[in-house]
Amino acid sequence: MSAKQSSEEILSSHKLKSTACRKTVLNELLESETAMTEQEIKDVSGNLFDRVTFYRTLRTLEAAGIIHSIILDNNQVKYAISDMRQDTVHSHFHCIKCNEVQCLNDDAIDVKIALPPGFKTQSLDVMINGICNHCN
Amino acid sequence: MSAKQSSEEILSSHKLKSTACRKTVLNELLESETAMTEQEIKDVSGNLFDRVTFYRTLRTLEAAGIIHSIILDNNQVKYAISDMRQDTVHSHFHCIKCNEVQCLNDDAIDVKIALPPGFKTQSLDVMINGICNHCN
DNA sequence: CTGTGTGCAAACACTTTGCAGGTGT
DNA sequence: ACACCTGCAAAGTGTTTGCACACAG
Repeated sequence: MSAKQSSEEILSSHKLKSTACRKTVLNELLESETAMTEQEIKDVSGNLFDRVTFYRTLRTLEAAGIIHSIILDNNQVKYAISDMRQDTVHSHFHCIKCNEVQCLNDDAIDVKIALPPGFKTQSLDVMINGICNHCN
Repeated sequence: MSAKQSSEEILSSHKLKSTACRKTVLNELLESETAMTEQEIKDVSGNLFDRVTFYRTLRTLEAAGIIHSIILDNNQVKYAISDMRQDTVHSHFHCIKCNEVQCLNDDAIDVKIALPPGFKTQSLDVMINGICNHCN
């Protein structure tokens, strides 16, 4: 796994065509430290594409496992690059002040579950709400 | 805390009027073992009320802290009675087979977080996806 | 009686679908 | 050249708002 893959490399490795919209979305998400809403992606990239194209692009990238969506309490949907070493634990930090969302390293989270008998865990999503380092 | 509060008691204790719709929604959620969608509540209660009334009722009950909403991956929204001893950890089990959601006792979950410096945790949501005891 | 809840209609926001034309490989 | 991506229009779905009437306290 290279230090930083370009959007073209990522797309071709998933057998997806390198189109303007896909490259734009991917580049913005690759550069961003935090998860972004559709609007945020549009804002920084200049509103070049149709809303429908955005939806289709996001769905395509998500279906390919390149990005993943994060749904917040306020029903906002944010997108972030998926970590290649997909673990069964997905954890995100949501700052209730600036509303930014960051993907957390799974090493930082240690969850012990004592489920009643008969229950089987397959995956785990953890959302931590609080104040981030910038807002603190 | 009594063993089982009636919907009327709950409503009056929150200074809310006891109306047919509110009582119906509350009763269904009180009786249910699992979280319910708007449709599920309607199905068992006979579709007596307008959709708008449902939305307003659910918002009112949620604002009062009597119920809480749970958003699933598939964007479905489910509602469940809020536990009175509100902890900072909310954990739910989502069965990917039957799609039912159950609120978990916080004692069952033990989360240790090692956040980077500057981050402050306020609340924690844990969603466990897997197979429930009925589907196993 | 008074304030608030309800039902209906309509507006609004988000997402998906169909189709004609353009683009990447 | 061909498949598939894109843009536009329109439909579908979920949620909110405005207003007149009904109901709980």
